[in-house]
Amino acid sequence: MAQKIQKPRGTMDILPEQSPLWQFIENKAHNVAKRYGFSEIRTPTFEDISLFKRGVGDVTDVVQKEMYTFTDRNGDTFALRPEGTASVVRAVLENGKTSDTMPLKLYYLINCFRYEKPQAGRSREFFQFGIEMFGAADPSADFTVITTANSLISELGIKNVSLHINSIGCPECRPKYRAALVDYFSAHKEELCETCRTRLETNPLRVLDCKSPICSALAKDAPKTIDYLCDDCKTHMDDLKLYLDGAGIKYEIDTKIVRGLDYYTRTVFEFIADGIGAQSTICGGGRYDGLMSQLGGPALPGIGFAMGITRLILAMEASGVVIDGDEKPVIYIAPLGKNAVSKALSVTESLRKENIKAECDIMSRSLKAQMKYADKIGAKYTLIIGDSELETGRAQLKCMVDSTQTEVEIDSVAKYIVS
RNA sequence: GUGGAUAUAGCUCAGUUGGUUAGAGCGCCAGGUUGUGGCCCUGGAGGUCGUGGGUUCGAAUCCCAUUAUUCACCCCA
Repeated sequence: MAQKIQKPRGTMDILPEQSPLWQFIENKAHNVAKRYGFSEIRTPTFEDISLFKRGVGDVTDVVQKEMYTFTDRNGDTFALRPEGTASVVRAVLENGKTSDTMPLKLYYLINCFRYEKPQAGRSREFFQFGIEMFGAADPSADFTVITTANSLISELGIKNVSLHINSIGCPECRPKYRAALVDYFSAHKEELCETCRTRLETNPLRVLDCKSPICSALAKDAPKTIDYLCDDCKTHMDDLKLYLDGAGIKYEIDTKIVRGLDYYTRTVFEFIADGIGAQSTICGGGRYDGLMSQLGGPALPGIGFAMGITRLILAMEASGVVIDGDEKPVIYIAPLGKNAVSKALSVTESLRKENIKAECDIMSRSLKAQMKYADKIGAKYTLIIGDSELETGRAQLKCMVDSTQTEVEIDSVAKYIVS
């Protein structure tokens, strides 16, 4: 026997049993996004590698050690997309969408790739639903994006989630905050864990959400971003809170929310779910007012979020959400003998053309085996066609639910079945 | 990249202190008389016990390595 080939590590097969759940989520995502005024955009699975270096951030882990990169036959270097935002910004610029009526509201449902060690809620190929909004700098835009996420999450039946929001400031005020943070932690440098001592140099904001007991204790009394915001950033944050309060949306200010990607400014937020393991952020997003110009476009503000579909599934399972499987066949047609097969096939075909889910034997099974099969696939009716039925054109239609049989005209069987 | 746990049939798992041709349940296929499902009964297919070494007269079982799965760190959706 030939050797079996396994799927690549960190990828998954979505089997027929799981597929209805995925379709349910995807349908909801399309539905909610459109209702909130977003239109779908589809971009390539791979992009020029420099798009992510410039867009996501040259020094982020995502770009430095997690991208799937390759060089094609022409010698050009590409990367499988590790996230969605950079591609959308690129596509908006490249297609002149910056001249469209503002705001520009887009959404996407894509697969992404990161070379990571798999665990609960994290894989190498993963699936994201995300939205991006351009041109709206006002906090009411932040409100709109957050409520879009909030609606989808609740319409999926996910409970035990909480919304965490924070502001990480803008290029005006962030350096001041960063300096204050470095000052604070440097005073306690000896107590910090090893990785945090490095982070103090590279990305001090990250120390805030370190999980080691000592670091997180220190982080508690660390300077908070919201205390260092410039007037504009502070007003922005206050207005967003006002809007959320006004709509009765519950949230908590979480100064530890930092976001890992370089492009975020001002508002950042996460929806965090309980009981789904260590990777508990089911939705993460924020404002990125500098990204568009950083990628060579006009200085259009932007804001968006992304949700991990597999994490949504974990959260739905934790909330006890159950999705119906595929629809059962309405009728199974059982032919007996070669002549009957031809008739059964043509009847099945015409039923299907009438939009009725019909099945027919294609395994040359005995009648008994066919009945067992019809039962197993959950057919509501069976129609048995043998030689005598071919002659008279009439056959027994059996209801599998109550075992009743009625004689019907074969060619007009559609009239008798009630689905 | 670091650490822990796991690896026997399609699935869930047994497999005694190492001892003949490795088992069960479920699932799958076929039968239980002539044209009728669910329950029941019978039979069948399906495993080089993750892979490669080693110890031993003998390894699913003990040792080493390796790969995969999984959970956590890291990072992030």
